[in-house]
Order: sequence, then C-alpha cells, then structure tokens
Amino acid sequence: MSSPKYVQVMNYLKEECAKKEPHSPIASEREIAQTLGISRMTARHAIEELCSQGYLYREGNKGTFVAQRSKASFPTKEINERRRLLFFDSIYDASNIKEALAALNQQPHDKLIRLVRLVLDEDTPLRVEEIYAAEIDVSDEELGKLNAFLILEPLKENGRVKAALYPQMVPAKYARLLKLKQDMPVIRKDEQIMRADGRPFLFVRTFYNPNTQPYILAD
Amino acid sequence: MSSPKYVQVMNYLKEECAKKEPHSPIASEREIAQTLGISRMTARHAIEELCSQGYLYREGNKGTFVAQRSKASFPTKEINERRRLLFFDSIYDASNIKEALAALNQQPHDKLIRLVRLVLDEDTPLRVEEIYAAEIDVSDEELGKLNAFLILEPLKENGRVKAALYPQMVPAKYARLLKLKQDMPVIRKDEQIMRADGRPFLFVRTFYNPNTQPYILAD
DNA sequence: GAGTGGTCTAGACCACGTT
DNA sequence: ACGTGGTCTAGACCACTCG
Repeated sequence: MSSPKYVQVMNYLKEECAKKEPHSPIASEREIAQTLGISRMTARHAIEELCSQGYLYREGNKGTFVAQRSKASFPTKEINERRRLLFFDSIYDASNIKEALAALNQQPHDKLIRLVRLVLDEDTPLRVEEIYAAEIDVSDEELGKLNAFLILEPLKENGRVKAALYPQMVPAKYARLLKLKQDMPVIRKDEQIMRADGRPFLFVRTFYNPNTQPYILAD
Repeated sequence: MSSPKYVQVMNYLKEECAKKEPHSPIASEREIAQTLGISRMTARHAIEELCSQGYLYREGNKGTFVAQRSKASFPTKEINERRRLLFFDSIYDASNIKEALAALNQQPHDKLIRLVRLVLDEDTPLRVEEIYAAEIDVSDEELGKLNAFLILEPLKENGRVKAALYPQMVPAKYARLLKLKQDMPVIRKDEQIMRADGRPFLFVRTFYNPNTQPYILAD
C-alpha cells in the first residue's frame, strides 16, 4: 500500500534540501538513520538515488551536500503538446527508408507500419514525427497504443534508446506543415527504441522546428 | 589494492553474459551469492550496475536476463581525435556572447577566458569547439588543463551537463576550417558544464561537421 | 509451494580527511 | 582520534509468478 521506506526518506530529504543553502552539508548517513529510526543502508539507498538525480552530491569521505540546481542558460517555456495524425499506413517496399529497416532488423520486403504526426503547441508546429515499426514484431495492444496517438516517453523509460542527429534543410513535404521557408536548416533525429530486453521496437525520425524551443539534451 | 568484490562480480557476470544467448536467464541472486561465496546484497549490487549499463534486464519476479545488445542503425567508425588550438584569449566585453555570460552566471563586463579549437580525425575536421570560462571561477590548475588541450569528457562525468542544439548555416568564419561550403547546415550545441556541486564551470559552443560521423546521443 | 526480485535490518571493517 | 562515505555480511519478510 504505502511506498517503500527509502522513497519516503527521499521525500523527507528533498524537503530538507529545499530549506538549506546549496553546498551546505546534510546530516550523515548514520545520523539520518538514527533520527528516522531506520537502518543505515536504507538511508544510504535514499541518498544514492538523490545523488543520481542531482539533488545532492557526495564528496570523498567528507560528507554529502546540497547541490546547486542552476537554471539552464537556454530558453525553456511551458509547452502543451498536442498531436495531430497526418497518416497511418503500411509500407510493403521500404527500400527508400533503409535506416528504418536496419534499425528494426528487417529485410527489404518485410512489411512496416508507419505513423506520421505533427506535434503542436497551440497553433505552433513543434516537430514532425515519423514512427516506424515492423508489423511482425508489434502486438495488437501496442498497435492500439500507436494508433491512439502514442506518447513515446514511457516506452523509452522501460527500454533503451539510441539516436543520431543530422542537420539538413527542411524537407519540401514538411516545410508548410512546420511553417518554414524552403531554405531553413533543421535538425533531424533518427532514433532506435529498444524494449528492455534489447529487441528493436520502433524507429522514429523527427524533424524539429528551429523557431520554437531548442532541442534540449537530457542530463 | 584489489577492486571491490562487486566489481569483480560484475566482470564475472559480463563474461557469463557473453557466453549466453540474449534473453536467456542468468543465475538468481541467491545462486550467484552461494556459488561465489558472497552475500546476496553484494551479488545484487553487481547485477544492479549491469542492468543500468544495459548488459542485463530484470523482469518482475521472474528473473534476470541477458539483454540483446543490438547494433546502432547509424554509421559509427573508429575515430582518433586530435585537437588543434586555434586561439586562447581573454574577453573583456562578452556582450555579444550573452549565452556564455548567462551560463557562467557572470555580469556583462566580467572577464571571460575563451579557448577555440578544431578537433580532427587525421585530416578530417570533426568539429569546432569554443570553450568559455569565467576567469574568477577557474583555478590555476584548471586553467593549466584548459591550456593543455583539455579533454572535456572526464569533467562531464564528475559534474552535470545541460545542453541545447540548434540547426544553422555554418558560420562564415568556420566554413573553411570545417571544409564546408557556405550554405551547409550544421548542428550547433550550446553546453553548460557544472561541477558536481552544481556551480557553473564551462560553457561550450560546438559546431559539428555534418559530413563526418553524425551527432550521437548517449543512451 | 517453491523460487524470484524488492526491501530492510543491525551489525562490521576499511581508507580517507579533518582536527 | 574521530567522523565520513564505501563495502560487505547473514540473516529477514514481502508480493509476485509459475508449475
């Protein structure tokens, strides 16, 4: 029913952090354990998590400290994403999208499913996403999710992702959709999404609108 | 002298993985502990690390399995990076690089140190890096490292990084260096490197040569 | 019911930094 | 000498899955 102790300790420590100045020490593992009446390993588990999330940092054999959570220097704003399906079809000859075939571990004439959608913030186009999957590797349930304007983030958290970025001129077919002139440079991302067990799952090609929020790299 | 047990166990398990097919189960935590004569928590620690590194994956209460380490679909090749310093100077008026000032938490007329270098693979230019630091925040030792063709990777591992990517035409001043025509689109990366405690440390602006290896995102 | 991973305990020893 | 984090042990209970 209730969350594990170490999660509760994490929440407690987050609050403690918020009260303290950056770079000030927090209580030692042993103190925390004693204060909260838990074992040292449980306190330690909570601290480890918060370190990897950037709330705290450790320093040798000196102690654990509150990290300075500095703001990013590039502009970020609130975005309310909306997805508009452009089309959803099957491809019997995907030889002109050989990156998709390779990423999905398919042969030239294997059937692919393709979903193309425009992601908007209000009326501002943010990006175009082309999502490919090998029909043979996708369950009906997964297909339903794809069909229902799937949000990719949870899938990425379970599995693993490999991606490469390329600069290029906006493709003619997407220029109007992204409200861009023909000679605008954009970033294209080719992304391979694997399941937790490592089997290929999706190939996603994204074209970003450079006039909106920049492409931000995770920490 | 010798490495911790859990690291030795990690190496042992990596070898075991290599012998097995993807998706085949490995021994349970208890079995490993008994086989190697260690406690279960130590075996567990090793397994956790290997999961987070993508060698193994866990499945509910069923067991732990060998992950399929699939190849990337985009081209990667061996690269031998070489750095050539272009210049190294101080900037007294950095108002035209306001992203650097903001990232380093400095005021308009604070003094910045700038290091510009070209990174090559043999004779192929890979990218241009502009590295900025606030003079006041950088120790002499760090300055020495910067001067000595600093490799940024270890610094990033200690600290935390925030970065944003922008598509743009190659800047005129770098076109010849990167062996590009004037109208080539490139990816620009603006990167904020923080120390482990969160204080800003470096601002790095990179222009990538699109004709070489693509920009690859970490897992 | 047997086995699995997930959590938790109450101890222990070590290397290292500060005082 | 003392306190810190880093490692390690030998147990324990739980919820869950599978045969």
